[in-house]
Amino acid sequence: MKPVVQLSFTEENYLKAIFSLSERNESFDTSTSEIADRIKTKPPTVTDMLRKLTEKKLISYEKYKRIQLTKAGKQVAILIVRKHRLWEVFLHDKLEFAWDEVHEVAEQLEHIQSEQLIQRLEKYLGFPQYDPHGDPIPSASGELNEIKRTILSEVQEGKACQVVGVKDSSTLFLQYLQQINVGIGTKIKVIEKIPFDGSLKITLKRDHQLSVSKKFCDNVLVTC
Amino acid sequence: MKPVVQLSFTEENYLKAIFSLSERNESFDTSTSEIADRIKTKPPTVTDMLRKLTEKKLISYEKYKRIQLTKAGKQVAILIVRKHRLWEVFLHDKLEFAWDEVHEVAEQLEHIQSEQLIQRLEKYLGFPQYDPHGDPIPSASGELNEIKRTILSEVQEGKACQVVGVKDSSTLFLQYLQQINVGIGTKIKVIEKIPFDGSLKITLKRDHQLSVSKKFCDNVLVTC
DNA sequence: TAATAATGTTAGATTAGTCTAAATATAAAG
DNA sequence: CTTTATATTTAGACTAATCTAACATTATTA
Repeated sequence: MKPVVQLSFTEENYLKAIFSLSERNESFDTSTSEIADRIKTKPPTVTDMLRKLTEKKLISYEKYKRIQLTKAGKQVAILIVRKHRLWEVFLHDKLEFAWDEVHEVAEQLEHIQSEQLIQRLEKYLGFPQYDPHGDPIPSASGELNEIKRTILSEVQEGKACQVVGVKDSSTLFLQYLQQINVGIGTKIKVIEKIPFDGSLKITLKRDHQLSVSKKFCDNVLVTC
Repeated sequence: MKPVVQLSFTEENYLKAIFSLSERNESFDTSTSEIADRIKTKPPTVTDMLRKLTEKKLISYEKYKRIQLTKAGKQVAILIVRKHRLWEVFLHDKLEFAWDEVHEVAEQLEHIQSEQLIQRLEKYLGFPQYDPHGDPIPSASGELNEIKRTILSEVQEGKACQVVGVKDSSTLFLQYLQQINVGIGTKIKVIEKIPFDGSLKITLKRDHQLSVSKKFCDNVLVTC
């Protein structure tokens, strides 16, 4: 199950980039320049690395063609995502970092090599299913337990849902959420949709009713 | 207060090695081959790095002479030690790693760059003064709060002391400690010293009396 | 104190990751 | 279906960290 070879930080970062870029389209592939943009490097550097990753059978790639992860490569990438998200939960829940402060540090922590560390961390955190942005945390075996998430704006009138994350993680937005007492796990029922401006009347915790803007609803991720 | 330049993992490791090696003698210096041994690298590699660290004014060094940290270099080294030991406390106290399992992972974690992370971690851990091996944790400003530690064998008859660490951190020894209920913070009173074999009669928690070997007493660090 | 041993440095090579400039292949547009 | 634009790769160079083999200096000891 564990990756056969020890990968460098750099290689891990490429795999993670390729993973998240390929998730964005139907064919699950990406290109040299997209990767270069993401990693903040130049295309020739990427080409070199692509050759190396092909050698290691972590991607499938032929020159001038688009790039896909192999099964092994995807496995590695998902495990990095797992580590990243678990660390984000730690930083947020335990060290009280704000939602928008966790990413940068998790970016470093995700490369720490120790099976045991991650297993124990996960246990310590109480086997969380989602990171502070509401993104799902893959299992130790690399399964990504994707759930169908939508934005609050798309929930039908009369339906109830539960907050699983946010799209915008600016301080302003997060502060507003805190103020109206909305966080991960909050149950929301959509009472009425106002077609004029797309705003919603919602209730929290069955009694408390309030009105929120379209912009708000576009940035709250929920599951029904 | 914070180091002006960003150092690589490798540079940090050299500074840490030079620090701990120079602490071992009166003149606070060390040599090329001692460093090579410690870092598990070859002397020529060390020579190159020494030149680089001299350039950056982190060590004072002339060729063929012995090596000392500058004030700046010592500051950096101590901050790495601080991070290392705080992480050790985290791994031991929170993630329930055994005393002898924490080192390797802390070795990686110590290089994570984030002032904030360390400050918050320290707070979260309750501002610990010592790591799981009883070594003192330097303050954020880099002060190493050294206390006078001795081995249990050197405590006088009739005197009481407190366990602050161990010299031997083998699993066998740690298991034995656990079995007789001795850990960091345990108060021990020396009742009698047997000159014949150097063994001690001691009491734990005033009532419970027991006898321990010289080997045991040589490996328990205490403060009086 | 001169010979020998131990320690340290130079020289030159290697690998990983990066770059710029030039060449080549694919895609887009007329 | 050519031409032009865009994307990608090759070539060649650079830095950091490492190595081995050869050379130089310092320390030891006979």
